[in-house]
Amino acid sequence: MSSLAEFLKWVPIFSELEEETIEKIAQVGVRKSYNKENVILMEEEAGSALFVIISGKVKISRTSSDGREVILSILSEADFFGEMAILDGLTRSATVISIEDSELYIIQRTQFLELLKTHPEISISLLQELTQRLRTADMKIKALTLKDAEGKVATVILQIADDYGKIKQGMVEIEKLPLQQDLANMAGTSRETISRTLHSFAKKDLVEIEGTKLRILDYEKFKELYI
Amino acid sequence: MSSLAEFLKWVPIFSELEEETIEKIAQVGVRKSYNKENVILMEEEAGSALFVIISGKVKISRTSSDGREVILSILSEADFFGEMAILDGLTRSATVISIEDSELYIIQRTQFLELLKTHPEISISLLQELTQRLRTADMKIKALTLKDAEGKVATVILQIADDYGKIKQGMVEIEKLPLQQDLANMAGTSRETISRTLHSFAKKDLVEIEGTKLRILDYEKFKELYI
DNA sequence: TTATGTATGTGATTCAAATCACAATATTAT
DNA sequence: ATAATATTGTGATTTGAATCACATACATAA
Repeated sequence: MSSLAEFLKWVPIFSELEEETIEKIAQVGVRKSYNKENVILMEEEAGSALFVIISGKVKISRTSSDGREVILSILSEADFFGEMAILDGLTRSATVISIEDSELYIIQRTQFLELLKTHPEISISLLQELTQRLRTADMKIKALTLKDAEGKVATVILQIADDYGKIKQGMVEIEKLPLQQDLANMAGTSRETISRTLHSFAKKDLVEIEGTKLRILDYEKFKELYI
Repeated sequence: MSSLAEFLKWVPIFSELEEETIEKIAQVGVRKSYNKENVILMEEEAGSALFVIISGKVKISRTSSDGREVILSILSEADFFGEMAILDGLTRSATVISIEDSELYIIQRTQFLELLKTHPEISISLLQELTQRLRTADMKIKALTLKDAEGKVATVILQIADDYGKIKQGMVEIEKLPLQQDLANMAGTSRETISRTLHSFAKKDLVEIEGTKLRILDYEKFKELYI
C-alpha cells in the first residue's frame, strides 16, 4: 500500500472505503506543495477541485472591500476543502491561504464526482462533515450575535482547542496560538482586545500563557463560563 | 397520485425521485399541524426526525442563558429541517417555533436513513442543500464580523428578499416584513437600531415602507452598496 | 366604541469596544 | 551581533450602537 494511500485512510470521508478504492483515489489526484503565506485559492475563482491537507495548515477567509479579513476556519492535516464549489458548481466564496508550509492532495471535480457516484458511502461521510461544519457555523453566529468581546474570544480559544489542542496532565494545551491579529479576525474583535482579554483570562487563572503556548487550566470550567 | 405526493415532488431533496418512490415517502410519514407561536422542537432535545414544511413559516433560533435570541433562519413551504440530528446523531442545537399556523410532514429518523440508503440520489440533493446553507452561514459570519449596523440590517433584508421576496415592476417587494424585534434578532442588533436604519434607508430612497410591506427600489444598487 | 395590549418612533444617556498612539519585546534577516 | 521588522502590551480618547425612557400608532378583544 502506497504511503499516500496509508494517509488517505485517515481522512474521515475516505476512511470507510475498501483498500483497493483508496489505492485508486491515491492515483487520480496530484500532490502539491505550498510555502507559508501562499495563496492557494482566491475568492470568486472558477474551476474546482477537492483539496486534502497532507501536512501543514491553511486558513479559509473572506475579505471586505476595505481589506479587513474574517477567518472562517483554520484547517490542518486530514482536513479538506473545496467541496462546496464542486457540489453546487458556484464560484468559490472564500480565499484559502497557507499559514504554514503545506502539502496538499488535489482531486479534480470530475474525478471526485465520479467517486461520489460509484461510492455512495462517501456521500454519507460528507454529509456528516458538512453537518458538523454547519453546527460550528451556527455556534459562531450565536457567539457573534449574543456574546461580548470576552465571550467571543473564549469561543475562538475553545474552537482552536477542540481542533488541535492536546491534553497534558488535565489541561488542554494549544502548542502554537495563532497571531493576535488572526485571533482577532476569527473572533470579530480588534487585536488590542485580544491582547487585553487573554491577559484578563490569565489574571483570573483560567489560562496560562507561555510564549506562543496557551494552556486552559480547567477546560470544563472555562467552557461552562463562556459557552 | 396523492396530493401529498404532488407536494413532495416540489421539495428539492425529493424532486429527482421517481413517482413510485415519492408515493412511498408519502406513506412513511405523518402530517401534523401547529398553531402560530408553537414550539415544534426544543434545543438539547433528543430523538430525531425530518420535518418538511407543507405550509406556514417557522423560525430556527438559539437562545442564550439570559433569554436573548438569535434567529438563524426562517423557513417556509417546501423547506425542511431536522436533518442535522439525523445525520450525526447529536442532540438538537436549536429551537424551532412556528411563526404562522403551519402544517408539517414528519419522517422518522430510521425511515429517512432507510430512504437515504435505497436512494443515494437524495444524498446528492441533501449535499447541495447543506452546501447552500453553509454559504449563507459564512455570509452571515462575514456580515456580523465586518459590517456596521447598517450593513447587518441590509444583509438581513437582502436575505429575506432572496428567500421570499416578489418582483413587482422592477422592484423587489417583501409582502410581510417580520417584526422589528425578530429582524433585530436576525441581524444581531437592537430593535431600535432596526427602526432607525429602515427609516434611514427610506430617506435615502433605497426602500419604500408601507405598513408591513417593504419594497427595495433598486435591488442591484442596494446589493452593491451593502454586500 | 372604548379600552387593552402590542408594536413602532425617537430623543437622551451610557457604555463597551474600536481606534489611536506609542513603548516594550520578539523575531528575522544581514 | 546589530539592525530591521514584526508582534505584543497598555494607557487615553473617541465612537457607534445599546439601553433607557416615553410618546405615538396600530391591532385585537370586550
